Amino acid sequence: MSRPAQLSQLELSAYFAFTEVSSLLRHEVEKQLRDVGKLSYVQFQLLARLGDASGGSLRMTDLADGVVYSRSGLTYQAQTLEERGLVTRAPSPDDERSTMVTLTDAGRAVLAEVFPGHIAVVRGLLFESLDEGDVGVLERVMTRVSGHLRANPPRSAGGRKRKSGTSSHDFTG
Amino acid sequence: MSRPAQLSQLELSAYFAFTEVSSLLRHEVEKQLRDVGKLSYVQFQLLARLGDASGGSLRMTDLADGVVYSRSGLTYQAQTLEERGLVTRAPSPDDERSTMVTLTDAGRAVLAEVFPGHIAVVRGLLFESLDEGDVGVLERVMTRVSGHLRANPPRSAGGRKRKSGTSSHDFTG
DNA sequence: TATTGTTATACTCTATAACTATA
DNA sequence: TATAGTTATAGAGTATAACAATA
Repeated sequence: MSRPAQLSQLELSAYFAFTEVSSLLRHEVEKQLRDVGKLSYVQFQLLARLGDASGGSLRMTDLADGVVYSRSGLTYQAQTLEERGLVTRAPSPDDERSTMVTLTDAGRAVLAEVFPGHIAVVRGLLFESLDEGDVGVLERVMTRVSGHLRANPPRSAGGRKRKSGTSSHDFTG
Repeated sequence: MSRPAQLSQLELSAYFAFTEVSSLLRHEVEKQLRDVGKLSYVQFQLLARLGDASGGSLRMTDLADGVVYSRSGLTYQAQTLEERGLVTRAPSPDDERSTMVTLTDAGRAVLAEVFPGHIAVVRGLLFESLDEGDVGVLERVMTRVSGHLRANPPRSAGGRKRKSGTSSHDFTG
């Protein structure tokens, strides 16, 4: 009850500019991914995550992370990517319940095709108008916010329905 | 050809943090809008835009702006909102081709219901971890970027298919 | 001819619930 | 019983192209 219910002029202005930039950036990134690699943004994130993983493999649940918010949604995307030959799926040797998703060479190739244009979009839209000081400031502020978000997982603006578990991911629940 | 093809470590870090924050913020905002007002994010933006317009009215094309990227998409949303009684549609007296979309009292009521929680989400996720200096810096940087985006309308990372017209909006074209 | 908007249609994506199988 | 994942299904949203009407 300590904080004002309204946002200050400065906060409002920051929020509007932030959403405008993020919407436009997202839209242009999606277009580039679709045009160059026939990938949706979610698919790109999944492939990129696999690309960063050791051996290009992850369990379904670990692959989901912040990218997808329902189990079935991930299954759908994994199927799509598998049909295109960009990933394979196989039961995990460790835990027969788990499915390991693995990036194929074709998957890596698509990632490689898509990266340069992706970076070009980000540079042209986000960084082109900023000097190095601005970038540093932006990095510091965004990193602080994201750290705060990780530390305080959103209670969905309400504050119920929390499990006590520690497991890596319960998707949405 | 003057700029490097890669992003610096600092830029990468800023970009990752930025997308993480914007994705999470977007997701939580969408959830709040859905739970409280049964609105999608796009619908909320359309209503909010009408709320800011004089008389609560806008032509379809002017309503679209950065919110929707295809004519048919806007028609679909306007229909949905009209069926729920949140807006009305009527031919413009000035130009018989145009449709004026007008916010109803019910539409304003839904906006009023949704605003406080919306602000609470934005505060809790975006501003809670920032001091006033951070907010000022964020505002300055985001405003600069958005100004740059407005001045240099994205060529969709390619550079073709541009009309010469000045008209307010050709949607995507 | 250009502009404004709608319609028809197809497709992508997401979420919920019921289900199977393993731990 | 809890966890991992799939399937069935339904619904929301988007885009393209063809269309009608007005400027």
